[in-house]
Amino acid sequence: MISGGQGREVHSAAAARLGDVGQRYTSGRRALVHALTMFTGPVTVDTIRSWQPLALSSLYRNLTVLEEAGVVRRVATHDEAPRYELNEDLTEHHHHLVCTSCGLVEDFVFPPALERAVAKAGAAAGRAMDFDTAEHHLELIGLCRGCRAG
Amino acid sequence: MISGGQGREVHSAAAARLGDVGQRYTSGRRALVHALTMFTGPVTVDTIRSWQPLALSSLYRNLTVLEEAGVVRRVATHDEAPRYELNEDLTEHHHHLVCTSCGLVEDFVFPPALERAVAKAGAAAGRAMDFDTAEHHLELIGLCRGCRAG
DNA sequence: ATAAGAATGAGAATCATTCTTATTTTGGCG
DNA sequence: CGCCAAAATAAGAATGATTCTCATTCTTAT
Repeated sequence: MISGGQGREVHSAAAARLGDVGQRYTSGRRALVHALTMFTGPVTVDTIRSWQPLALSSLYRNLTVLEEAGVVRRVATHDEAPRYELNEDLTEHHHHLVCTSCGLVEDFVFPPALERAVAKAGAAAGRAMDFDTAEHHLELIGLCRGCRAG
Repeated sequence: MISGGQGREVHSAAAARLGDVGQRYTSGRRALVHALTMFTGPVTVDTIRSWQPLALSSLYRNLTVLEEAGVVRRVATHDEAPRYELNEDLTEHHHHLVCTSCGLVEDFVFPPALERAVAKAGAAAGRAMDFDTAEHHLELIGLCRGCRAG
């Protein structure tokens, strides 16, 4: 993981990874990556667009390019539209809260001890199923504060 | 959870739940539910259709109806097409393995002690985020046996 | 049996995503 | 500098999965 996660390192890492796959880190792509650092959870194409008014075709193309370069990750949460976030190794390993009422998707991190336990259990479960576990993602489904109150 | 999960109980529960929302348990819907009991993981519309050649419009409509009745659950795994499975309380609480190479999605269950630990951790993490956690789902990403060998 | 209300299926409509193509930008080089 | 070649952009067309429409068929209750 890139230290800090919010600063210049993200951009230089993005530039390097794009370079590795023969792509340029243009101002449009930089703006897109910057937009992704602004959110506390994975966001939809529409949300990105409301922040960075790019042409739709460019947005989709660049999300694909950045995904192939390992800069962003596409997340299929809940049953909504696909969402995008910066790759975990540019930010931090985390999981997602999903509010069933308003559709909010928010990042959270487990305490390290717990995280280790989950990773270990996942590896063990994988072994039992003859599956080679590389990573894991947890989703907590429930009600966010606002929806509980309302 | 309905005991056993594979037998007649699933159908009577499905009928009851449809009844609760003013829907009938027709032969087509029964066939659809039956098809879903045949698989060991959530399946795509295409897979279902290869087993039960229904009209596309009926298939989509019935999946929606069954989802609203709480009989099936729509699962957004990976970044592929949406998949459908029987609701956990008709079968068993489980998680998913996702093969990054062939796209296979397979159910697995944690040993009870581990499952309790994850549930507890999830509730605690939710509390810390001011979130009311109702359920959780874990996804293990990696390589299935066949893809590791090939 | 029969009528009223639902469910079905074929095909049309919709809409997010992807593709095409002309234009603009980028970066290297004389 | 100022051009060239390669790559990125953006507008709109094409695609394709999902949803909608509506005429027909099936259910259920009387």
